[in-house]
Amino acid sequence: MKPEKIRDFTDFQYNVFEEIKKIPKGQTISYKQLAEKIGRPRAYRAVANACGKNPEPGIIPCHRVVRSNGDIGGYSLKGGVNKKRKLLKTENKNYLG
DNA sequence: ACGAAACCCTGGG
DNA sequence: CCCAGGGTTTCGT
Repeated sequence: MKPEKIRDFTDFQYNVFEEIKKIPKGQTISYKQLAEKIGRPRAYRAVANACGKNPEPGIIPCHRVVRSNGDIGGYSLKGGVNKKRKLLKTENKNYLG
Protein backbone atom coordinates (compact mmCIF):
# COMPACT_ATOMS: atom_id res chain seq x y z
CA MET A 1 0.00 0.00 0.00
CA LYS A 2 1.05 3.55 -0.26
CA PRO A 3 3.20 4.89 2.58
CA GLU A 4 1.76 7.30 5.13
CA LYS A 5 2.02 10.73 3.66
CA ILE A 6 2.95 13.35 6.24
CA ARG A 7 2.00 16.21 3.93
CA ASP A 8 2.55 16.16 0.20
CA PHE A 9 5.77 14.28 0.72
CA THR A 10 7.14 11.54 2.93
CA ASP A 11 9.66 11.71 5.75
CA PHE A 12 12.40 10.76 3.35
CA GLN A 13 11.67 13.61 0.99
CA TYR A 14 11.26 15.96 3.91
CA ASN A 15 14.85 15.28 4.97
CA VAL A 16 16.03 15.65 1.40
CA PHE A 17 14.37 19.03 0.95
CA GLU A 18 15.63 20.26 4.30
CA GLU A 19 19.19 19.42 3.32
CA ILE A 20 18.78 20.98 -0.08
CA LYS A 21 17.44 24.16 1.43
CA LYS A 22 20.43 24.16 3.76
CA ILE A 23 22.75 24.29 0.78
CA PRO A 24 24.62 27.63 0.89
CA LYS A 25 24.15 29.95 -2.05
CA GLY A 26 26.66 29.47 -4.82
CA GLN A 27 27.37 25.99 -3.54
CA THR A 28 26.45 22.76 -5.28
CA ILE A 29 26.47 19.18 -4.06
CA SER A 30 25.97 15.82 -5.69
CA TYR A 31 22.94 13.62 -5.23
CA LYS A 32 25.04 11.06 -3.47
CA GLN A 33 26.48 13.64 -1.10
CA LEU A 34 22.96 14.73 -0.30
CA ALA A 35 21.85 11.14 0.13
CA GLU A 36 24.64 10.64 2.65
CA LYS A 37 23.54 13.74 4.51
CA ILE A 38 20.03 12.42 5.01
CA GLY A 39 21.39 9.06 6.06
CA ARG A 40 20.67 7.16 2.84
CA PRO A 41 23.94 7.03 0.87
CA ARG A 42 22.35 4.37 -1.30
CA ALA A 43 19.25 6.41 -1.97
CA TYR A 44 20.81 8.75 -4.49
CA ARG A 45 18.05 7.60 -6.84
CA ALA A 46 15.30 8.57 -4.47
CA VAL A 47 16.99 11.92 -3.86
CA ALA A 48 16.86 12.71 -7.55
CA ASN A 49 13.23 11.63 -7.54
CA ALA A 50 12.47 13.81 -4.55
CA CYS A 51 13.83 16.81 -6.44
CA GLY A 52 11.83 15.74 -9.45
CA LYS A 53 8.68 15.77 -7.34
CA ASN A 54 9.72 19.14 -5.92
CA PRO A 55 6.53 19.77 -3.88
CA GLU A 56 7.57 23.38 -3.32
CA PRO A 57 9.21 24.79 -6.46
CA GLY A 58 11.08 27.98 -5.77
CA ILE A 59 11.68 26.96 -2.18
CA ILE A 60 13.67 23.87 -3.03
CA PRO A 61 16.83 24.87 -4.94
CA CYS A 62 17.04 21.53 -6.67
CA HIS A 63 19.14 23.25 -9.29
CA ARG A 64 21.96 23.34 -6.76
CA VAL A 65 22.05 19.59 -6.84
CA VAL A 66 24.31 18.23 -9.54
CA ARG A 67 26.07 15.02 -10.45
CA SER A 68 28.98 13.63 -8.48
CA ASN A 69 31.25 14.79 -11.28
CA GLY A 70 29.93 18.31 -10.96
CA ASP A 71 27.98 17.99 -14.15
CA ILE A 72 24.63 19.74 -14.34
CA GLY A 73 22.68 16.51 -14.62
CA GLY A 74 19.14 17.56 -15.44
CA TYR A 75 16.21 19.70 -14.49
CA SER A 76 12.55 18.69 -14.31
CA LEU A 77 11.19 22.15 -13.62
CA LYS A 78 10.22 24.63 -16.30
CA GLY A 79 13.16 25.93 -18.33
CA GLY A 80 14.98 22.60 -18.33
CA VAL A 81 18.72 22.30 -17.89
CA ASN A 82 19.02 25.64 -19.65
CA LYS A 83 17.46 27.45 -16.69
CA LYS A 84 19.46 25.36 -14.27
CA ARG A 85 22.75 26.36 -15.87
CA LYS A 86 21.78 29.98 -15.73
CA LEU A 87 20.94 29.76 -12.04
CA LEU A 88 24.20 28.00 -11.25
CA LYS A 89 26.12 30.57 -13.23
CA THR A 90 24.36 33.38 -11.41
CA GLU A 91 24.95 31.91 -7.97
CA ASN A 92 28.34 30.45 -8.67
CA LYS A 93 30.26 32.16 -11.41
CA ASN A 94 33.01 29.65 -10.94
CA TYR A 95 30.64 26.96 -12.09
CA LEU A 96 31.84 25.27 -15.25
CA GLY A 97 29.05 25.39 -17.79
C1' DA B 1 35.53 6.23 -22.71
C1' DC B 2 31.32 3.30 -23.32
C1' DG B 3 27.84 -0.02 -21.94
C1' DA B 4 25.24 -2.41 -18.67
C1' DA B 5 23.66 -3.34 -13.96
C1' DA B 6 22.60 -1.87 -9.36
C1' DC B 7 20.00 0.38 -5.59
C1' DC B 8 16.39 3.17 -3.29
C1' DC B 9 11.93 5.58 -3.37
C1' DT B 10 7.42 7.11 -5.39
C1' DG B 11 3.19 6.72 -8.24
C1' DG B 12 -0.34 4.31 -10.82
C1' DG B 13 -3.25 0.05 -12.22
C1' DC C 1 -0.54 -6.33 -4.45
C1' DC C 2 2.49 -5.84 -8.63
C1' DC C 3 4.87 -3.13 -12.18
C1' DA C 4 7.66 0.69 -14.05
C1' DG C 5 10.10 4.96 -13.86
C1' DG C 6 13.84 8.49 -12.47
C1' DG C 7 17.46 14.88 -12.94
C1' DT C 8 22.41 8.72 -10.51
C1' DT C 9 26.24 5.95 -9.42
C1' DT C 10 29.63 2.38 -10.03
C1' DC C 11 31.92 -1.61 -12.15
C1' DG C 12 33.75 -4.11 -16.12
C1' DT C 13 35.65 -4.26 -20.74
